[in-house]
Amino acid sequence: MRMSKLVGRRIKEDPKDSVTPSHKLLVRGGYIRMVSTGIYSLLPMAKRIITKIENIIREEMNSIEGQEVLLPVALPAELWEESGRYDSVGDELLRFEDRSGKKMLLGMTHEEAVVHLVRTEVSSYKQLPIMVYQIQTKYRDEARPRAGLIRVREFTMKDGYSFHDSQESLDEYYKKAHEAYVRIFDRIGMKDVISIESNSGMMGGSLSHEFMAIAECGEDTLFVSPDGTYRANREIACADIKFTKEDECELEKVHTPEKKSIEDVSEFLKLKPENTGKVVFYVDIVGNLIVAMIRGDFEVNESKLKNHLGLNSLEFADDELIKAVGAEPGYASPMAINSDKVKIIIDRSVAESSNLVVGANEKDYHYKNFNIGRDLKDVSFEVVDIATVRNGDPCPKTGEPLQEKRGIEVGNIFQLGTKYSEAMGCNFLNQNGKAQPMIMGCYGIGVGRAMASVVEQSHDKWGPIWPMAIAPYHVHICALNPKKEGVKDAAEKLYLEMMNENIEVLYDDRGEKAGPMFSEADLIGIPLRIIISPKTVPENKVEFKIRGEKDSVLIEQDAIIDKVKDIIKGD
RNA sequence: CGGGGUGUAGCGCAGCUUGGUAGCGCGCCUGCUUUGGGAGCAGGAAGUCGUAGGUUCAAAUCCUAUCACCCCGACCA
Repeated sequence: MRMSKLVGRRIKEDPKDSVTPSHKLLVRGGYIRMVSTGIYSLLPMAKRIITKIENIIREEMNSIEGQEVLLPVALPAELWEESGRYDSVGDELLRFEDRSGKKMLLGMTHEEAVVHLVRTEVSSYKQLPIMVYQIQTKYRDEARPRAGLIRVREFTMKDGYSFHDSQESLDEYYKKAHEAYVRIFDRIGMKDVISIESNSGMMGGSLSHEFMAIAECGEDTLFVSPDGTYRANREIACADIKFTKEDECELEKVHTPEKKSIEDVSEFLKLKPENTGKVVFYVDIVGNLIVAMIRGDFEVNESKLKNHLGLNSLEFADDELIKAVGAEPGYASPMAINSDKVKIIIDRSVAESSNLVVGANEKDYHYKNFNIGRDLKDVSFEVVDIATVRNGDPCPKTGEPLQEKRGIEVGNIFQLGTKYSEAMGCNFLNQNGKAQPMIMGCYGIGVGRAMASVVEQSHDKWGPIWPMAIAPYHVHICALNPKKEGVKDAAEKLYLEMMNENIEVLYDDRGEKAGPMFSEADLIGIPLRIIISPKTVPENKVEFKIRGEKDSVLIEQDAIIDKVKDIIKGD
C-alpha cells in the first residue's frame, strides 16, 4: 500500500477528552474515527488488524469443531419474549418497531437466535455435541461508552454456543474452549491476559470464566494470588481472613453525639475501624428490606450479596424505610430490629469478631462490646461472606496476600445449562426416545476490544507496537529524500519485490522530511521498518529497524527480503 | 439516572466578562528554497460561531429553550 493513497491521516494532537493510550493512539494513528457516542468507523489499517484477529479466532474455533454461521442482527421481539429476556433486560437492549408496528430488537447477544436455529436443525443425541459460532456486529445501548474501543455501543463479537446431551459433555467441551481461548490470545500477541472465575450475571448458568487483559484502564477489578493459582473477579472474590475471638465484655451504651460514620465513631472512641460493625440497608425491586452487617474496616460487596439472595438489583434504602423497622440511620444495629419484616445478613467478619462498637438504634448513642452470639439471640439472621476483598487480604487457596489488578474483559466463557433450551423448547431425543433440554455453553470474544487491549499492553509514547501476527502490515518502507539519485527507484523496486513475495508492506512514497516520516511511522506502529535514503543507496544497502528497538542496522539490499521473511515466519 | 464540563474552519483552541469587520496554531492547496526525528519564505481555499426562539439599530458575545458530546459515579451478557 502506498501511503500517499492510504485513507486515514495521522493526527499530531491527542483527541479532545481522550484518556487511555489505546483511544489516543488508535485515533491519532488513523485507525478509528468516532461517528457518534460509542460508535466508531474502522479505517483501512484497523480493518486489516480486525480481519487478522478474526481469522485467528476462526482457526481456533474451527479446531474445536466450531461451525461458523451468521445469525441476524435485527430480531423479532417474540424470540426474546420466549426466553423472558425481552422484559428482564434493561435499556441496553435497543427495541424498535418495524413499519407494521411489529416489535423488533437489535441483537446484543444471540442465545435466542441460536436456539431458534438449533431446535429445528438438531433433534437427536447422535448429533450432539455441536458448537456453532459467528463473528458479527452486536448492538448494546450502553449507558456510558468510554475509552475509545474499550466500551462501545456497536462492536464486532465472536460468539459461540455449544449444545450437549450431558453435563459431562459440557464440562469436557468447556475445558477445550478454555484452551482454545488461551491459544487465541497468545497468537494475537496479547502479553498479559489471564482467565478468572467470574460472576454469571444476567446470562444465568453456573460456571463462568472471564479472560482479562491486564491494563491500567481496565474496568474490572480482580484479585490474583502471587503464584497465580487463585484468580477471581472482585464481584465474587473471597479472602481467607483469620478472625480472633476475645473474652466477651459487658454491653455498654455510650454517648456518641453526631458521630455517624465509622471514621467518626472510631476516632471519637479511640478505637480502630475493625473494632466496629456497620450496617447497610438495601431494598430489593419489590420493596423488601435487607439489612447487611459487616465489620467497620470492610465494604459490603453488593454482587456477592445479590448472588446470595438471588436478586438482580439492590438499592440503598432511604431513611423512612430504615426507621419503619425500628432502626436509626447512622446509629443502626440489627439488635431490636423486627426480623420478621427484614432479612438480616451478617458477614463472617462480624460473626467471628468480638466486642464491636455498633449503633444503639437511638440517635447519638452506640453500644460497645457487641457480640453476635449473646446480643443477637432473639433475631433470625444468616452468616454469609459478603465482604469485598481488599488488596493484600489472604488468598483462600494459598494464604498469600492477594494482589489487586485491573483488567479489560476481552473474552468470556459460560456454562449456561438449560436456561434457554428449557424456556424455548430446544430439546433432543435421548437413547430412550425421550425429549430432554439441551445443555448449553456460550463463548464470547470482543474483537475490537481485543485490538484496543493489545495497544494498551504494547505501546510506547510514540505509538502502538503491533505484534507481527495482527500488524496491519509487516513492513514499512520509508523512502527518504526520494528526489535524490536512485532513492525512488530503489524504494519502488523493493516495494514491488516484497509484494511479489506476499510480504505485506506499507510504502511511504510521499517524500516527507525525515522528522514527520519517522514520527508517523512510529504512530502507525508497523513492526519492521526499512529506510531507503541517499546515504545507503550508493552502497546497495538499506537501514532496517524493528519497532520498539532503539537502533537500526545496515543490510545489503539483496539480503533484506530473506531477512524480513525469516522474521515474519519466526514471530 | 445523579454530579461536573464543553460545543467557534478538518484537528486543537482564543474571542464572550464590557454586544459593533470571526481570529490563532496545526493540517490542506500553489510556487520557490530545504531534506536523518514534526523546516523557511510568499501566496491561497476553508467557519450560517451546536440548534431554535427572544432582546437590540446591531448577537459568537445578553436571555430562554433544546440538542449533542466529554469526564466522574450508578448501571453493564
